[in-house]
Amino acid sequence: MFALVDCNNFYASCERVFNPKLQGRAVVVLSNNDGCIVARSNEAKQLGIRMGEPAFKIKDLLQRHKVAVFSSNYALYADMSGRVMQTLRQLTPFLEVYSIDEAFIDLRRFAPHTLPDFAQRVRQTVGQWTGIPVSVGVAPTKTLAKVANFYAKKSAEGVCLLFCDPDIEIALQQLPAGEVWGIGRQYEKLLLKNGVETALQLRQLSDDWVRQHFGIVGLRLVHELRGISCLPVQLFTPPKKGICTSRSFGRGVSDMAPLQEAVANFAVRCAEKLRRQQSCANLLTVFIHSNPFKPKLPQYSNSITLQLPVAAQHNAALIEQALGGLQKIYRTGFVYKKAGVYVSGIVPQSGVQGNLFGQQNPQGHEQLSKTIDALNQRMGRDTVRYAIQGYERVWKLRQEQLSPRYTTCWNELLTIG
DNA sequence: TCTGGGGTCCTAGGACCC
DNA sequence: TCTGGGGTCCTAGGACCC
Repeated sequence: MFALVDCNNFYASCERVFNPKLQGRAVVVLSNNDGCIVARSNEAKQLGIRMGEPAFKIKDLLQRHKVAVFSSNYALYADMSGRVMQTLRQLTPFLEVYSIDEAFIDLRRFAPHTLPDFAQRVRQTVGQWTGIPVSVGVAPTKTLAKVANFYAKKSAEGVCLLFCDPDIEIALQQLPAGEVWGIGRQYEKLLLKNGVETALQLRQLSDDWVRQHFGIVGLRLVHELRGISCLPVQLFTPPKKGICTSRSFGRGVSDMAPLQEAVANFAVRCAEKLRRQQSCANLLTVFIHSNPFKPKLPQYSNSITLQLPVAAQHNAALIEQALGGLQKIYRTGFVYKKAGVYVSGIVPQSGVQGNLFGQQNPQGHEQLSKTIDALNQRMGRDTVRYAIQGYERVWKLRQEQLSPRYTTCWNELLTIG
């Protein structure tokens, strides 16, 4: 058996923990740049606010219903996620942190009759220790645990257990096929075209048909719906194979200087992420593009991928490549809206190959990066930075409704008085 | 005025090997 | 007249997830 623990309306719930007046009110959280709706409290969902809706299109609705609107506060959400996962880890070591707000638990070592109590205990403990409401779904496969969670969210207890077939069959019969984990828009369309509307009908399709249209991934999914477990819980997170840092800018940027500043900062973020997972990258891609939502302006979009002389993880090497790439793709006469840096060809830092001519990463860079990381960890991000990272930040995000970083910043602690 | 960011896996096709 | 069989690696594109 598997459990899926899923935080309810996670970002909106994080905002509520430190602002109890928001209980019972409609709350939404916006994407970067205050662009789209990315989280909604139940009250907001009832107002018909859709996921991914651009905020400016529903400005009137938000005002009319006095919806509490927040810019996304990832410092807060990441920390709260960590607290939820820590809490779960104290209840069981068999945990897979699947996303910022979800975790699977491998329940094989649990006696079946203890599972209802355990599921309730998970929910109550996380709620009490972190203030975040969670739903728990329990079933014989990960995919079915997702289904159980779907029903847990709708139930008063916040828990749903699907042990065996009469129950599972009823659950699948009432579930639209498009709600199944792994069925996205395209697959849903294809299913509907073939008269498959419910998860139960999906489960009854022949292996051959599924294999032909949805590939091996789809076949696994259908087997999982039948109760045959194909997806194990991953207790260890493997290192990432590609790492990207990109942002839309708060306003359009035409000049080279602010673009260089932005790209240098993105390169440093990528380097930090590489070091955190003890990896080095062989390839670096830089991309820039103008604003496709303004078709009347001249459009330009380009990217370039460069091979590093030696796989690296230190700031200087990545900045150098990123700026070199930017130099090659930059054109004057366009208003840029977004840029990013992507590193790939990732290898463990312990296994970096020198090149044939003995050129290695210069000694000292490794120590320098460690020292910079340690200082910035203590003193705050970018306290020590390369000059090119700058202080102007004309490209910075728009975040007009940002809540305090209650849990990660001394100056922003919650005060009561 | 105003439209996010970061990932995974699979597949098909081409270039190449013996 | 006649032109095999069995592989690997890489890449781009497309699906999916949160």
